[in-house]
Amino acid sequence: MDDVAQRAGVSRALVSLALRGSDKVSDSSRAAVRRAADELGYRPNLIARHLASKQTRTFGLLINDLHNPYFPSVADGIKRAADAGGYRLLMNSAFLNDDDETRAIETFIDYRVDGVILTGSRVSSAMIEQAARSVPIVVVSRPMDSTVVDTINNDDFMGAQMVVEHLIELGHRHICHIDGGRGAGSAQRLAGYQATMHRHGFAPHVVSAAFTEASGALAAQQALASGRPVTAVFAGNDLSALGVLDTLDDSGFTVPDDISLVGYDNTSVAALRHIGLTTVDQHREQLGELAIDALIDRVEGGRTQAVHRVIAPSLVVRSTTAAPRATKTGSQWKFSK
Amino acid sequence: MDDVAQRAGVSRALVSLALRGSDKVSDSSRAAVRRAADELGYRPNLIARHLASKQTRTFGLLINDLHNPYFPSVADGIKRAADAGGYRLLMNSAFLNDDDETRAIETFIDYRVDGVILTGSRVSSAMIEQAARSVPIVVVSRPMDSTVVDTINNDDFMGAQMVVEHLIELGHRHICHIDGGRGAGSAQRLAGYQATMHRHGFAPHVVSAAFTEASGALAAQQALASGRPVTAVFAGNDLSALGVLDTLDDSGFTVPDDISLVGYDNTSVAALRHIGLTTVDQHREQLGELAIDALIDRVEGGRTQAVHRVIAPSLVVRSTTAAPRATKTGSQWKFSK
DNA sequence: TCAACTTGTTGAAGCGCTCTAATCATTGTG
DNA sequence: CACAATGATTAGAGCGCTTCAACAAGTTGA
Repeated sequence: MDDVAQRAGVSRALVSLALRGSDKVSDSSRAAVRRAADELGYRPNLIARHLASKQTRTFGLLINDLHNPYFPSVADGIKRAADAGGYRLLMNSAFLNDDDETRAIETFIDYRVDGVILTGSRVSSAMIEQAARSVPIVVVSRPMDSTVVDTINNDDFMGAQMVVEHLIELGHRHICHIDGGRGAGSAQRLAGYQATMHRHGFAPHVVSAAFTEASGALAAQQALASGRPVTAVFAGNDLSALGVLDTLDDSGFTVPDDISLVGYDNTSVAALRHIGLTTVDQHREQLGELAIDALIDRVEGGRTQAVHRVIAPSLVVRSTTAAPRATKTGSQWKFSK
Repeated sequence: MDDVAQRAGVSRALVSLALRGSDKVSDSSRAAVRRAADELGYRPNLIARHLASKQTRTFGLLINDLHNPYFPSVADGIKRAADAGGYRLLMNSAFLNDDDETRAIETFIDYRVDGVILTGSRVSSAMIEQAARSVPIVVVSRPMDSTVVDTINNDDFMGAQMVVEHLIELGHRHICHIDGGRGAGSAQRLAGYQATMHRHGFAPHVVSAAFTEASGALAAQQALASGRPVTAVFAGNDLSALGVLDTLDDSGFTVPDDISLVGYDNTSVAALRHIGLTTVDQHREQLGELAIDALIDRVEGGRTQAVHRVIAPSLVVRSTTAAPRATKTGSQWKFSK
């Protein structure tokens, strides 16, 4: 920096001002500084800059599981909004490990980022609230009833409701729900399913599982073995729906002719034409954008009260849902095979 | 830090030493410092530390496209090796945009990371070599003939060879290759395919495409429309194989009964049982580990000469490959629909 | 013409840490 | 018992930047 100042014939302070585009620098000195910097290939040291200015204009984005196709779209929205707001992004992954997640959050804090976005977080709320004392935090896709951290979620209750309404409209009444256990949003999805079934006077049929392919497959086996009639399955998320699909294949059921299938999340896998899963789109990019908005509102707008935003999802109908056989043929449904 | 020093009754310098685990600190003062730091909830400011120490023990990991299921496994390997070597990781994504990629690399440099790993990089070699003047860089899964940056790749030629040998062994001779265009490693895969076909005296049949589902689907249509017999398709990567699968479905062909299909990369989608794609595993975690090793070897071992490592891939046989109908029935193969 | 502003520029302090060299205790040696 | 050697501790400079108060030079208005 000294070299640049000398070459441009100005002071170090002016180099700093000129390079950051301050309006109290004359055009001539600005040009001189720019030229000198170019000639010397000078790039300001971000570390020193951040130390001196006490602000980084950087947000930390924590993606819990890189393998889960749910997150990239959220990240896209976050990236776009961060760009628009003039913030840099630093990412980290927790590699599905709670300790790693804690460490990643601490790293962000130690780097003094201006805000942190947690997506798919699994550590305890207490841990998150504790971290929120050092830096503004917004949690995406994990409902949390906190007064210190912001949350951005889709309306899982409504999404489940849309799924069930869709299936009922097609003529289904024996709709089985594969619950997502402690997966994010699964409690609300279950509640939405149950409420809608009740409202229509149908008996809920719930099998519990988790948000993975394997547990979906297992749950489907249980559902089939239960002896209860099933013409449609509403899986907790796309991954578990994929597992259900495997079991149905193996058991000789055709989708959607024998059994209809719906997932949740509208991941890229669901969209593959070979799969064509009917599912619920959470509008993940929008979730991401709202997360950045919330952060900027705290950092620049000075908001200190927590905000909890919930957006409406939408149903994406593909080729795994159709009217049940009973309706098509007019004959009585019969549990066979 | 001053507060901690005061509370522990020692100097600031000793706090620094104690917290970093220096062996020239007495057990008693170390304990005192630890306690004081705990009580005050003190966390060292990484920015200041890095500024003062001129080293960050952090590597930057650039993932070009978060949506591509290829990268997470590479990242897993990188993460594990970085942990083992005592290095922190900072990630960034280029969101498939060349400008973003350049900026992300610059961010890493400005943050003075000790090394950078580029996966799926798409910017020009010149740009990469230019950046390599500021920081050690290793490029994963992109063959580059450089004297300044290290590269880690799987042996695409060998992988393609294994695929073709597998298909020939099953009895195929009309094997069509969907080329990956300027996708990473595609040239070598094509070469491996052609060499192996020639060696066995079969005529190559190449249709060009890219590493996406859509272009794979289109290429498959062209292959079918060409009038040349096709009993097996070797797609440039898994994504394009998925596209081929769609086209085959649509055209009424059964996989693998009518046509066998092979991909490349062994992504998670290929492993889905509903898809069960035969493919080539690049051992991506190992690629990641080697990348970190290369970086550490430069940073700590002082190596300055570029290293180019190539590892052997392996074939993963699933349910999309089988003997061609002709072989099964003993009758002459006939192109039909 | 002179005080009162503007505008552009600068010197120096300071961000929170590390690191070198110097200092202070302690112990061992001839 | 002086002196070297060893171990533990500390003062203070410095990392590369920002920022703030101070200042010079030009402009304005009465």
